[in-house]
Amino acid sequence: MKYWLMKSEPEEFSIDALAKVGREPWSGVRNYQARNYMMKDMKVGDGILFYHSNTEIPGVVGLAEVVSETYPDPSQFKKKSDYYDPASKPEQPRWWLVDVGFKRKLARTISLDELKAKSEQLGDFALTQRGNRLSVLPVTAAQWKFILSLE
DNA sequence: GCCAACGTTGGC
DNA sequence: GCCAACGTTGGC
Repeated sequence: MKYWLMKSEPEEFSIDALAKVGREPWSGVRNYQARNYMMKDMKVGDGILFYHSNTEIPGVVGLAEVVSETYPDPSQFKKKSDYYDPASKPEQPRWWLVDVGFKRKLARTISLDELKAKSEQLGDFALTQRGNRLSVLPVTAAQWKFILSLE
């Protein structure tokens, strides 16, 4: 079992929105590295730290899990979609995703500031590395455990 | 295959 | 809303 951190702008799709719908196809990722994690490395049952970005207090706000195998992101073929990719062909889709299922909200937000302050305990962590913009990134079992111990 | 221009992400 | 970081695109 692996662990991940997935970012979402709460104005677009918040942890509360996920709680309401239960599960959600993680569509719209248009970055190859993030896609590769979803396409190649994620397995049903993997743990997800749900992270709010582009908001007053960016940070980890909840837990989710991978609830589907990888499959082509339907939005890439929809002309009206913001995520439409004219270069992607149905017989060879470019963008893949998984469905994300709600587990629970954290008792409090574990902020980016706080995670930065604990960088010594966290070790190598893509989230807090300079200039990082990846929206899907791996978390080690030790990091997962440590972050949840802060709750 | 280099690299300038451009677009996007996301913290602040 | 600004802007640094950085991925992508396209001309050459």
